Parts: sequence; C-alpha cells; structure tokens
Amino acid sequence: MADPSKLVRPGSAAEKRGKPTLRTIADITGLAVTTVSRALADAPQISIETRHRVRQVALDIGYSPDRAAQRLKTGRTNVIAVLLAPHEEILGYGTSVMAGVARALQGTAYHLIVMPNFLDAANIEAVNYIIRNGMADGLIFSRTEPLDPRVKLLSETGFPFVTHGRTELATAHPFVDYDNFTFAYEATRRLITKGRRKPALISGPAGFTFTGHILHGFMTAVREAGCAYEILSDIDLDSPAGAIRDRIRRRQADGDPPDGFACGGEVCALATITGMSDCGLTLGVEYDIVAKQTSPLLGAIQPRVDTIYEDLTDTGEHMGRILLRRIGGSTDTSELQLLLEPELRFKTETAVGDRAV
Amino acid sequence: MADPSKLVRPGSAAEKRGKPTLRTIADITGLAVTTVSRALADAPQISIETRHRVRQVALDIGYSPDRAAQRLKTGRTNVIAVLLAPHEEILGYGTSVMAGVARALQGTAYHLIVMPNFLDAANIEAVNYIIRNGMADGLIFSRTEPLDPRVKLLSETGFPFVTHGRTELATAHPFVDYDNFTFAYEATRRLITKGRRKPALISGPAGFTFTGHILHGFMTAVREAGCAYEILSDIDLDSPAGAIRDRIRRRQADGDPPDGFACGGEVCALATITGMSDCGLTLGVEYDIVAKQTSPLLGAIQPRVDTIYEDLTDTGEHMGRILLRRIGGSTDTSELQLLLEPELRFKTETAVGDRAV
DNA sequence: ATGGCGATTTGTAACGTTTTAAATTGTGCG
DNA sequence: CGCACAATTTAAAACGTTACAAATCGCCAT
Repeated sequence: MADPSKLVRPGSAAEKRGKPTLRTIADITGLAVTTVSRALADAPQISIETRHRVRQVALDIGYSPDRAAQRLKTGRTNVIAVLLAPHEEILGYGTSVMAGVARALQGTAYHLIVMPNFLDAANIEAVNYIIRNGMADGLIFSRTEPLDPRVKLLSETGFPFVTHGRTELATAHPFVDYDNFTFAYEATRRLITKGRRKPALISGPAGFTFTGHILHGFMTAVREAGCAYEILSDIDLDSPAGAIRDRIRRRQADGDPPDGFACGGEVCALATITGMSDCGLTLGVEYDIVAKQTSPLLGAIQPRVDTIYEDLTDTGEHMGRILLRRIGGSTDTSELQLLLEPELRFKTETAVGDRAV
Repeated sequence: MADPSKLVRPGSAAEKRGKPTLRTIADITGLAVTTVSRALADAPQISIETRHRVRQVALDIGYSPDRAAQRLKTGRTNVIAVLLAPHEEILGYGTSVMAGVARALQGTAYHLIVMPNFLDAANIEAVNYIIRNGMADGLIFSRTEPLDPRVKLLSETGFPFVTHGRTELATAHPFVDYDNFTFAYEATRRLITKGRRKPALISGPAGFTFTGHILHGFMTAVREAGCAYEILSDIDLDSPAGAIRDRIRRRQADGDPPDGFACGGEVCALATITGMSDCGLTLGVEYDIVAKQTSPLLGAIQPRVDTIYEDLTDTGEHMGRILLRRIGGSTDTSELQLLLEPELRFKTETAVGDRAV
C-alpha cells in the first residue's frame, strides 16, 4: 500500500531527523495526514484496520503529538494550573497536594503548572491572568473565603476549577474539603473526655471558611459539655512557631490558664508543647493536646499527642479527578463535591502509658 | 494613518470578540501583521515611532502573545520544568525551592511546570521524556549522584539544566550546591568545642553526592580533634522520624553511646531529641545537637539546638537565574556554578542559659 | 530622467495539528 | 449499465506566530 517513492518526501519531517509528526506517519503508511490524525483519535469513520495500522506505526517510531500545535488548533491547553500561596511552604502542604494532583493526572494528557502567588498577595490577579490568557484548562486553589472573589470570578466565567475548601456562595462549585467542624468538635470532645476542664482553641487565620468551621466545631463541643473554654487571642495557625510558643508561655503566667489545646496543625502543636514545657508543664500530665496531623512527623516526635489525620495527597488526588470530570463537562455536583471525614488517631491509655518519659 | 475601512475586517479576530492577536493590532494601526510582530520584538529595522505606537496599542487592548503559536513557530516552549522527587514532601523542600525558582522567573516569559516523579523511581525516564518531546526549555532537579545518569544524558544532548547538587563527572555542568562539607565540619567541630567526646553522624541516604560531602566534613573534624566518633547505622536523613527515634533509643541501651549529634535536617534533629528524651537524657546537659535548619520550625521548637542554616528558596532563585543564563547561551561555568556557604547560627552561652527548662 | 541605496514596511510560507467540506471508493439495486 | 448511497479517505483551510525574501518609499548621485 505504501508507495515507496513517497517514503521520503523532500522536505518532509522524516527527512530532517526531527521529532516524528503526523506527516511522518502519513509518509510511512501512504495515507493522508488527515486520515492519520483521525485514526489516532479513533474516529469511527476510519476503518478499524487502518486505525490499528496507524497506531502501530505511531508506536514504532515513537510518535507523540505536538502539544503546541494541538493547543493552537483546539484552544485547549492540556494544562492544569495550581495556585500556590506563600503559607503553603509549611510542612509540605503544597508539595503533598501537588503530588496528589499529579497522581490524578498520571496517564492523561494533562500537565501541571504551578502559578506561584508568592509575591503579590491579591491572587485574584493570578486567576484573572489565567482566565484571560487561557493559560490552562482548569484551576486548583486552596484557602477559600466564604465569599471568595476567585470563586465568583471563575463561576461567572464558566472556567473549570476545584477549590480546597468550601465557600458560602449561592452558586454551587466543585470543591474538596476536609470536615474541619468534625475535626474541631472531636478534638475538643477528646480533651474534655480526658478530664480537661478548660480547652483552648488556636484559631485559623481570619477570613477563611475553614476557620469558621473549626470555631463552630470547638464551640459546639464546649457548649455541649458546658465547660469553660478559651480562644487564644493574637495568634492563629499561620503564626510563626515562635509566636505561638511565646503566646502560650505568656498565657500560663496569667490567671486560670487552659489545660487542653486543640491545634489545627503540627507546627502549632509542637510550638504549644514547647511553650508549656518552658513553663514546667508536661504533656499528658498537666495538660493535653489534640492536633491535626498531615505528616508522619508529629506521631514520631510527640507520641503522646492525640491526632486527627488529614491526608493532603489524597485531597490533591480527589481535586485532580474532580477537575478532570468538570473539564469533561460534568455539572453534576454530587460527583464534583467531596467532604472528607477526619480520621481519629487517638492513643489508647495503655499505648500511651507504656512509654517512658 | 489607520484606514477606517480596515478597522473591522470581516472574519478578523477583533470581530469575533476573542483574545486580541497581532492581527487585531495590525487592523487597528493599519500596519501589516509582520510589522506589528517585529515592532513588539523591538526589531531595529522598525522605526522607533512605529514601535512606540504599536506598543501603546498593544497595551491599550491588553494584547498578550499566544504561547501556543509562539511555541509552535519557534520551537521554544518558554517553560521550565522542575523534577520533583517523593522525598521532597518533607518539610516543604519542594515548595521552597519552587518558590525560589518562580521568583527568578518572575517577569520573564517562562512558566514553571512540575514533573512529578512520584510514582516511578527511575526519574531518568522523566528526563528522557522531557528531552525527546521538547516539553521544556530547561530542567531543574536535585539530589545528584556522583555519576548522575540524568546529568550525563542532559549533557550529551546539550539540553539546558541546573542541578541542586554537584556530581563528579568530568564535564562541568551548571549547578547550585550547598557546602555540605563545611556544614558537617562546622557542626562536628561545634559539638567538640562544647565538650562532647563522641560525636555521631546521621548520614545522608546512600548514593548521593551530598552524602559523601557530609561524611567527609564529619570525618575531617573528628580526625582533626582525634576524638571518638560514630556513624549511626541502619538510618539516614530520609528515614521516617519514628525510625530515627527508635534507633537513637536502641543505641543508648548499648555501651558507650554518642553524646553529640550532627543532624542534616530538622526532622532528624527532632527525632533524635525525642529518642534521647525517651531515655531520660536532656539536650544541652547530657548531649548536644547541631542541625541543619531550612525552616523557622526548629529554632522555635527547640531553641537549644545549634543550627546551621540553608536557604532553600534562595537556592531555587539561584537555580532559576542560572538556568535562564544557560538557556540564553552562556557556557561560562563561573556564572553557571554556585556553592552556597553555610550560615552558622550557634547560640551564645548566655542566650541558651536564660531560658527555663 | 535613471539607477542605486538605506530605511522601512510588507506578503508569503511555514510550524503541526484539527476541522470542514469534498472526493474517492465500493456496493446494491433498479 | 448507471445511479444512489454508504463507507472510507482526502484536500484545503485555519489557529497565531515568526523567518525569509521581496517590495515600497524617499533621496541622492549620476
């Protein structure tokens, strides 16, 4: 079938020892470029036989489509953008999530680009840039606010995206979130169960949706129990470890200090322990901590801390999958929204007891 | 100058309310597309006057070039790829470095894509893929081996890249590295100065260049001092914190345990402290630690630890800049190689002393 | 006037792909 | 035998950009 005289056309891609293109395959098989293109796309109008043959040749010569050309022609970029915020340097949040997203993208044509938001705080600008310049087919970002302007903008535009975190906007949008209400509720209940009379909360940074959830969970638990409580002022989960440590220390100097701490992060928990230890107080004796855990660190360093696990890589993978679904055209919220449940990792009494101080 | 009848050509890009293109500007200014292209490129053959006018119009209508088209035409992708390895989830290594690279790329046409190497260990495959398919104009990766096959492959191909870490290959290549010899040397000397008689090293993972440097620095210091020493077996800096903690504990149970530790990472330091504490030993009293610090965590949590600082974001920024230089055609190794010196952050005696236990 | 020269601008083709419409087959049927 | 019709293949155009060669213009020396 293949006309030998056509095997090497003058000026053909095959001739100038570059990457093979559709043209190369066309030359080899004697088919037209169009046919090859459709064959590789598994178009039903191309005979099965031809499809197989083309596919085989493509494999043999190691053809892979030119992303730039595809992008130019179709307008689709085959790129997913992740918006990275500065806070995400902490304890590998960013890397974990990206690892998950990457896993979801594995085997697809999608690449992952990271839009660092490191310099300008107003990352609505980055979103705008991505939409206007068509830098990606979909967007992933975190730390949503109840009335998140990024979500608004993207929703209005119809640009596919998934957030890590919910909003309180009327229009539903794809998200993956961790149930921070339950986290805080269970953490606080655990403190109370352990006999602590005054649990304290180190709140999330102001303005974010999850901060409200944590607060709500904490308040629900202390109200149910009717116990004293405290929300530590001046610091939050984004505060540097040193600031949290100092705040804890100062608080102990004042009257009626808390004896239990719900910490939304590992750094926060470690800083709290340090602060308390500086005051001569021992974890598990004079006070307790329940903390959110997102890495193996805390469990190894401070085995006495009860933790509640959040799997960030898993979260990323879900976000990736949901985004692909959304890009694929799905609008079914039931498969575009996901609330992940906390996994309690409380120590049994004996397990804690059998370790020397 | 602009012919009004040309302002909206039938079928022109301007007409169908999409992104503005060169054509849009051409229609507005009455110039040819070619002229506009060159004007924006600041080609000397275009009159200054025209250049300014075109530039102004482009700004006014918010033109930004289509990356796909540029890439298709020129073959340049305007993309930098970062190879991310699984280990880099730990303590934000990956995110820190990427933040730095991103900062270096700020204001250039380059985007950052992350090639996750999470699943397959053999990341020579990923490198090959990037080269063969022209996925990027330059590559950044870390954890070099003395005879790194990735470096070999890239060097042979002439593909621009920068490594985080040196190799022992004959052909020079761009790199940024941290002077781990000096780190380990100074860390060990510090332990000895503090009166420790038997410093121990938790080595880097086998096979990497920096592991050799650390070992060499450690050995040089102990030999100079003529003191006892130990290199802890079975664990390395990549071991999970729990494994390091357990190893330290076991070691204390045997005879003649070390009383000083040089730790190449924060997690490692914390795990060591935990293990020693489990044995009833107190940091700064029965033993000392000098650790490499890459985040503010350690300083806040364990102020007694002497640290030596490595700035990963800074490293990323240097890598980005060097890569741009390399892509720009530079082959001058003096501006393509950089060895960053450790920053000693040893506590003064008084600073340590004024904190309660 | 004619030719030539520098300064500026322009038309055409090409990058590799997909899309649209049209052409080429083969087949059954009147 | 010729025609409709399906099945398959094809040619041409387009996406937005840049490289190349060629064209236009004014101006000066011939």
